[in-house]
Amino acid sequence: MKNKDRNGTLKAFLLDAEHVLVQGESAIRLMLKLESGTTIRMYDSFEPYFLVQPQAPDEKSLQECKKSLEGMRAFGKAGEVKTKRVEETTLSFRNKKMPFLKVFAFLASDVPLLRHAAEKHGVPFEFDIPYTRRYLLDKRLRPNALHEIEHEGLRVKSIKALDSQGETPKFRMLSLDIETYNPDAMPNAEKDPVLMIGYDGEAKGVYSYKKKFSNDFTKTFASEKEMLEGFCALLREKKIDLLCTYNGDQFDLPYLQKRAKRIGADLRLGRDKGEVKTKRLGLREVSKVSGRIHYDVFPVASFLNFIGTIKVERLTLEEVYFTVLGGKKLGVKKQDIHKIWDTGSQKELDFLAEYCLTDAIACIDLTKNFLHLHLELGKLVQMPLVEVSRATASQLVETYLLSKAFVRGELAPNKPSSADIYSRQSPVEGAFVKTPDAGLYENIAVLDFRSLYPSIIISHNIDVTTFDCDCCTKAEAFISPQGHKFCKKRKGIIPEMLEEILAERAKIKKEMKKFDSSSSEYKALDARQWGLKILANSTYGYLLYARSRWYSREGGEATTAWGRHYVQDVLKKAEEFGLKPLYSDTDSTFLLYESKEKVLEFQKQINASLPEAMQLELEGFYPRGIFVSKKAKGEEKGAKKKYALIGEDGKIKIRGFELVRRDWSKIARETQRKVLEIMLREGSVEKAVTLVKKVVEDLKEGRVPIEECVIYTQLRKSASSYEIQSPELGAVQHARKQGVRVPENAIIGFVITKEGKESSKSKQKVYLQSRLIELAKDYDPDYYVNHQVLPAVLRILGSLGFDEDSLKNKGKQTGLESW
DNA sequence: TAATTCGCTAGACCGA
DNA sequence: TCGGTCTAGCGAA
Repeated sequence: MKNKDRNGTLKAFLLDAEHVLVQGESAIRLMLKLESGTTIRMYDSFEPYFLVQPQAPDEKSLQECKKSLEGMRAFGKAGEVKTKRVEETTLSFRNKKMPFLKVFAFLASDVPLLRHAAEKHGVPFEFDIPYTRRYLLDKRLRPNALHEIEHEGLRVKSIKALDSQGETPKFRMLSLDIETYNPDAMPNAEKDPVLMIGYDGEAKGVYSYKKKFSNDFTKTFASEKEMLEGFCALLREKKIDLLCTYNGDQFDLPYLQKRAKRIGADLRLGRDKGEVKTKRLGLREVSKVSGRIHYDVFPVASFLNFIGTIKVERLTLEEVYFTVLGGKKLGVKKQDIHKIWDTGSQKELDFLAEYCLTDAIACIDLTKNFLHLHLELGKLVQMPLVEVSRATASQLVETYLLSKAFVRGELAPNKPSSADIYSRQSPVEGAFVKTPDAGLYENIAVLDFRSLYPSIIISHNIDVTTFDCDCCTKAEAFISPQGHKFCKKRKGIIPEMLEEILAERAKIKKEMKKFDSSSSEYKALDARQWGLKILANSTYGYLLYARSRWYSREGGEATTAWGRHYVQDVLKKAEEFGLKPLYSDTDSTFLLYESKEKVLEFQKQINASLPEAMQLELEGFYPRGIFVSKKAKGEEKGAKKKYALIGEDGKIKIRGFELVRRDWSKIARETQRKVLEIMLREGSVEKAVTLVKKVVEDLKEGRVPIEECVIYTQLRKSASSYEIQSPELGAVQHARKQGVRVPENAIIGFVITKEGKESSKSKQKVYLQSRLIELAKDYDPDYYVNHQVLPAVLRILGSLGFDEDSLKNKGKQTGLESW
C-alpha cells in the first residue's frame, strides 16, 4: 500500500466508480487495481450537473435564464436545495450550435429536484444520466483499462485512460453457491438455514456444519453462524476482488444477508463492514458487496440467450454449463435437499456436497468464459463490470452513444415522454422473405449480406440527426426507396459509431489470425470483436426502440426498405445470371447452382455494384437441402423460416423445425431430427418410415420414458390474465389446486397424461389432460403419436413426394398408422 | 422499467 | 361436428 500514501503518479486498472459523500458534497470513490495486483481506493471530485436550453438563443434571454437558474430553490425530503453555480456553454443541437447553461449541484440527488425547478426557466437536458456514468463519460475513462493517475495521498489530481487496449486486470476470483433447507419448495430465510456453501477459484471446497462428510473438500463448522463467518474470513484471507454467483443478485446474496441477520452472524462479505446492498436496477435486482465486484452469471446467460449467442431451453446453471462448456450435470432435485439433510445416508450427504461443489465449479468456469467479453464491452461503452454484465442491449448502445455525443460536442436528446413512447408503438415494415417451393434440393449456394442493417445505415448515413436535413437538396442527398432524405454532408452519430465498430472489428479479425486460438491474446481479441458485434447488431433495434433517445422511425423505415431493395435486386440479378433463386430471408439468398465458379462470379459482380460498406458474402455450398410445405388450408405453399441443409463437411444446419423448439416433446423432436438426417444423408424414405413406425410402437407400448414426453413453455403473463385456456395453463391450474406453488413467468415442463381424458366422442380438451412433469404419472400415447410425432415427421415426408394421405389409410403395408 | 419485424403452428373458441 | 378466427408462444433474421 505504499503507492497511495505519498504523492505522485501511478498506473492502475480502473475497476469501479461509486458515488460517495465527502464533506457534504457528491464525490467519486474509485476502485483501482495496481499492476502488482493490489486493490486500492481513491477519491476524486466531480460536480453533478445538468443542462438547460434558454427560452430563446439571444444573449439577453441567456443572461436572464442564467440569473433565474442561479437563484433556484427546490425542496426535497432533506429540505431546501440550491443551485451551486451556473456556467455558459455551447453545444450542437439539431445540427446547430447554440448556447446552453450548465447547472451545477452540490449533491447528485439534487439534480432531479433542480431540474424540475429549472423547467420554468428553459428546457432541461441530460438530467437523468447517473452521476458515476457522467463522471466516466466526461473524463473519458475506460473501466477495466489501465489508467495513469496523478494523486496526493488518496486524492486523485488527474486521471487519464492509457491507450493499452490489450491489457486487462487479473482478478482474484471466488465463486459462491449455497444450498438451503427447503421443506416448502421455496426456502424462507426466517426459518430455513443455509446448509452448505460451495466455492471455487482462489480456493475450492464446501463449507457445511454439524454433519460429517467422507470427502476431503468439505469443512465442517460447529454451527451455521460459524460457517457464514468462516466464509467471510476466506474472502478476506484470499483477498477476493471478484465474487461470482449464479443468480446471486436475487437469491444467494440477499438470502445470506437475511439469514445472517436472523441468526446474528457477522456477515462481512465485502472489504468493510457494509452489508449486502440489494438495489433495483431497471427491471431487476442487483446485489452489491462493498469493495468487491459481484459478477452474476445468470443475467449474463439470460442476455446472451435473448440475443441468440447461446441457445438454452431453460436458464438453469446446469443447462447453461452444459450448453456453453459441455460441463456435466449432477442431478439433485431441489425438493430432496432437506430430506437428505434430515435423514439421508452418508452417501447421499456426500453426494449433496459434491453437487454443491459442482455448482460452484460451473459458476467459476462460466465466469471465466464470459468475463473477457464484459471486460471488453466495459471498456467499449465505458461501464463498470457490475453494470455492463447486467446491461440490456439498449443500455449498451445508448451509453456508447452518450459518450460519442459528448465527444462530438452534441447535446444528448432527452428520453421520450410516455406520450412519445405511445406514439412510437405502430410497427415499421420489416424484412422481405421469399416463399420457397417445398422439396428436396441438390447444390444450394447460400449468399449473405455481411451485417446488412449496419452496413446500410453507414452507406446511406441514416439516423435521426441526418433525416430531412436542410443543407442538402434532393439531388444531393441519399433518397430511400420510399423517398426519405438523408444528409450527405455531415455524418450522423449512429453511422459514425457503426463505421468505427465495423472497421475495428475487421481489424481485430485480421489480427486474430496471427495467434493460436488457445492463446490469451486470441481470447482477448475474440472477446473484443464479440462485444463489437453485439453492439453493431443491436443498433438497428435501438433505432426503432420506443424508449430510445435517438429514435428514428424514418431511419428504421429507410433501413429495412433499402434492405428489401438490395436483397430483391440480388434475386432478380441471379435469375438473369442463370442461378435459380430458391429462398431468401432478410439478408440471405439461397441459389441453385450447377457450377460453383458461376456463383463466385455472380457474387463478384454484385459486390462491384454495392456501396463500399456493403458486402455479399458466400456463406457456403450445400450439396443437399430440404424445404417443407406449410400446414395450411387450401393451396400447398412452401413454408418460410423452416429448412435443413447438409454441408460439404456433412454438418447439418437446421432452422425453424419443431425439433429446434422447446415447446415440442423430446420424442417428437428426436424422431424428426433422425428423419431429417436420413433424408439428407441417404434420401431413403423407406428407412425413415421404418424408424417412425418403431417410435410409434414404442409409444403405444409405453416404452418411451416420460421425460421424453415433456413439453416446455413459459407462461409470460400471470395465470389469471389469460383469455384462453391452454395445455400449459391447464397444468399450472391443476398443480395449484394440488397446493403446489408455481412461480409466475416460470418456464414449466408438462406432460399430456391419460388422466382427464374424456371417453365421450366430443372434441377432447388437451388442457384437461395436461400435468406438470413433477405431478405426471403417465403419458397419453394417442396424443404423442397423433399430435407430436406424426405431425412433425409427416411434414417432412409429405413434402418429399411421399403421399401423406396414403400413410393415414389404415391397413396398408406402408401406413404409419397401421398399428 | 428487456433491440426490431416476419412467420409458423397448436389449441381454444365460436358460430353455423 | 366442422371450419374459420383468435390467442399465445417460439423461432429466424
